[in-house]
This record gives sequence, structure tokens and C-alpha cells, in this order.
Amino acid sequence: MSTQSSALPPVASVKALLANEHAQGSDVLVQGWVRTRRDSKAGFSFVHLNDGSCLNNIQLVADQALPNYQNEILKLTSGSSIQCVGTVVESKGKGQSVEIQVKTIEVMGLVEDPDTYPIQPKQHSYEFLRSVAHLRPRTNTFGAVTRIRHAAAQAIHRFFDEQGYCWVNTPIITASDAEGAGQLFRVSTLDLANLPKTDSGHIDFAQDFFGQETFLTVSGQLNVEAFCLAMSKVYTFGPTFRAENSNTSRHLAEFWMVEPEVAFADLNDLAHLAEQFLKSVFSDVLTHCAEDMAFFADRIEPEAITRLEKVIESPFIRMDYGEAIKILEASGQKFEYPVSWGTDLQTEHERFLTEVHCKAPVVVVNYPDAIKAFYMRLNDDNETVAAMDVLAPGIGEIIGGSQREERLDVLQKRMAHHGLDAETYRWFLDLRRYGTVPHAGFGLGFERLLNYITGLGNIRDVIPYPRTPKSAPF
RNA sequence: UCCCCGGUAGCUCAGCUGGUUAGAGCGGGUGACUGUUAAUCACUAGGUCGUUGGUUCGAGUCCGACCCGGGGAGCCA
Repeated sequence: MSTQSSALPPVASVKALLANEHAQGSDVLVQGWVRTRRDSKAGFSFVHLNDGSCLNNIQLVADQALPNYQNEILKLTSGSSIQCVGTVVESKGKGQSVEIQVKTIEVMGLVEDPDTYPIQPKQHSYEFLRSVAHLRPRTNTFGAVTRIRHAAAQAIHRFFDEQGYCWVNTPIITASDAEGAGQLFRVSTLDLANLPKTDSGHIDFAQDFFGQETFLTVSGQLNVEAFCLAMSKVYTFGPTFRAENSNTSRHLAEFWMVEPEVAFADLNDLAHLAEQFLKSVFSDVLTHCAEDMAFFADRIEPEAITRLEKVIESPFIRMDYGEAIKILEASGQKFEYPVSWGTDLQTEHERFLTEVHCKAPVVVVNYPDAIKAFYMRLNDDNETVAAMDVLAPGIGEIIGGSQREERLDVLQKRMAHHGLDAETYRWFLDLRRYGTVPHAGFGLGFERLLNYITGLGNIRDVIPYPRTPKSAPF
């Protein structure tokens, strides 16, 4: 907004105008993009302008006496950019309290070919909008998503800050495969057409940029544990990369993850934290984005607001993995995948627990050792680990976490059992050698959280530029 | 990666068991009308029916291959 000269009145956001923060009778400068234009042959046009500051538009009333009325204003179509100087006045029409009586409209950019401008004032399919990801922020839905994404991120930082957590920026480039599972994206500056080889015929990564094999991180957890065992309460919030060939509405190759890690905490503390965290973020979003949330409730998911309120009000249901298995076995449901102790919960099982049995988020704890990661703390029964999953209706696993194995000897055994190289994880083991303490942490998929908040069904619609297998346009 | 479904105008879709010049709504243009609200009405322009082989007298329609998209599953957050 640097186009303002001293001759122009102060810039007013649409949000501030509609909130009556500018007195009627005062002159303002409004800048934004045209949503619709309707002409009255009585001699003026209505231009609805949006600047992204809020869901609604400000109505500009432009009289035909304006010098550029015929050759510019009547050519404004959806998507055109303008800045307008005018007076805030009470609206004579219905549907808005105030509007702008135009003094001047300066056209910054017309839409070159209105016939092919993709964004129209109508319902578009999400698939189509993904193909115009550079223009979809101009729709009501993606404007609302963008504001809610921002508000949720702020709410997350605020929650942790108020609880005394430090935000730690763990590296995006890593040398270790954090969990011994999952496909990684390689980071390399080697010439793919002419790879250097060692004497034994393998690729010589010593000649690569970092002098060794490197990848994009799949989790900041291992790195942040080190800071946890110094700062006590820490969290990461940043991009994460998985090269899995996952083609679902719940997976991205590049997504954002929140990972708190707490020292002197056990699984119960962690489950409590997860519950407080979700409730706080939901509550924050509901108060800060009331208008956008009302839009989602109206257009996307009727329960969008009420289900968040329900989550905020009611205690999370906590159950043992063993208990969950018993409930599923006794359910009388026909599952495609049979349920028995020792198998991982399938999507259909999670859905039954959250959507049918509990009708609320469920925290499942203490999973069998065999189906969980090496760093999770072995329980005294020697067959389960102190892991937890928070399952949300309609989304599935929204949070996955555990108490970490803090005992050096037990961790070493578990790593050997998982076939991990102790040398690679030497620094991670050091943390158990030098002043180890019980600690616990979880990972939350930020986009999955946004899916749950907005009611949008596809994860590609809550991130600005989705990256999925075979797809990284824009 | 597996299983389903789909690809027709700028967008959203219709097009029945293959049959002559491929339709509608919205959007665009023109005009009428109106303090309008995704305005309304009339007229108008706009399509190599995803690509490519094949079957057929004839293919948007049937078959094969490929590409792309969606839904579900696995993997997970």
C-alpha cells in the first residue's frame, strides 16, 4: 500500500470500514479487487470491493458524472484492481450499513480478458480452483481459509508462549532419517547426469555439498529433544517433507507440523497438554475468526462451529489401546480389516471409535510395542509403549505422540531391535547419557487441524500451494 | 502403490441402448430495466467432446493404451 501520496486520505481496510471504525462523512482511500459490478441506468454503478481483510466486501457507489465512468468504471469486471477515494456514508440500500460514495476511482489493473478470468462470483469446484492456485485466494472460501490458517498459527504460538514454551527452529536439511521409516527427499548439488563414484562403485557423497548424504526433514522431533533437555518446554512449528506416494485427501508431500516436547513429563501430562492445546486453539479461532467460521458453517460444514464448541466444552475421552480393541471387537461391526490385540488401528476402526462410539475426539494410549517407533518409552508390561494418538471425527489421526524412552540401555536395545545404526544416533543417545530425564512430546499436522476447523474435506485446500505426488505447479 | 469414478464452451453440468447442424445455466459482449445485493429480462459470441490407436456405413457415446483429476485404501501428521 505504498501508492498513497500526501494528497490522499488515509487507507481504510474493508474490515475497518464494515466495523464502523471510520466515521460517516469522513473521506477514505480503499484499495482492492473488484468482486462484482452492477450498473443502474439511473446513472451510477455499484462496485463490490474486497481487499482480503475480511470476508465481506465494501460497496462503492460510482456516479456517471465521474470523468472515467464510461471508459473505465463500466469496464470493471471481476478481478480488476482499483483504488478509490470516497466518503463513508450510510447505505441507502439493504445488505450493508455503510458504503463509499466515490469521488475518484483509479484503475490499477483491468482484467485483460474477462471472458477467461477463472474466478467468477459463483460456486467453483475445488478441483478447478487447485488448478488456479495463484488466483484462488480471491475467492471467499480461500480468503477465509487463509485468514483462519493465520489465526490458528498465531493461536498456537500464543498458547505455547503463555505456557512458557520456547519455539525452536529445527533444521529443514538433515542427515538422519529421523524415524527409520518413511521416504525422504534427497538434498544434493551433485550433477545427476554425471555422478561421482567411489572406488567401490557407489555414489561418492563426500563430494556432495555437505560431504555426506542429506535429506529434507521428516520431523524435527529428534533435534528438538536436545533443546527440551535444556529448555524444559519447547516446540517446533515448520515445514516437513515426506516422499511417500500417498494419494489421499489427508496427505501432502510438504506440510507443516507442530511438535511440542516437554521435560519431566509423562504420557498423562502429554495427553493433558494435547487436550488443553486443541481447546485453546479452537477457542481462539472461534473468537478471532467468527465471521469466517460462520461462512464455513453456512457453506461447507453445518457443524463447523458447534463441533468445535463441543470439543472445547467436553473432556476428551481417553482409552487404552486394549480397551479400544475390546470396544471394536464387541461392536458387532463388520470391518474390512479384522481387529485383534497387536494390530494397528485402521482408518475404519478410528472412524468407528470417534464417529460412532464416542462421537468426539478420542485419545488412545499405550499401543503395542511392535507397531510403534523406537524412541517411544517401553511400559512396565514390556509389551506396550507409552504412545498416544488423538483421533478426531472426520479426520482421523490429528496428533500422534509419546513419552520418550529416556533409559539408555532400554533405548539401545530398542534401536538394535529396529535395526538402527547406533553411531548415526550417537548424539541422540548422548542425551540419555548426560542428565537424562523423562520427557514426552507429540506431533500435530497443522493442515489436518485446519481441515477439522474449517470442515473442508481435502488437505490440498487448506495450504496455499499443495505439493502432492506428480503435482507441484506454481 | 492398489481399488473405484471421472475428463464435453471461461466455469458448473446434461447428452438415454452409437445415427444428421453437440445443449443449458452461470460468466463475457450488446441492449432494456432497476438503490442494486451471485439483480432481472432479451439478443449474441464461444466447443479438435483429455490424448492416441481400434471396432463400425457412422463414435461425445463402444473397446485398448496412455495422460490428468477426484473418491476410498495403505503409509502417516
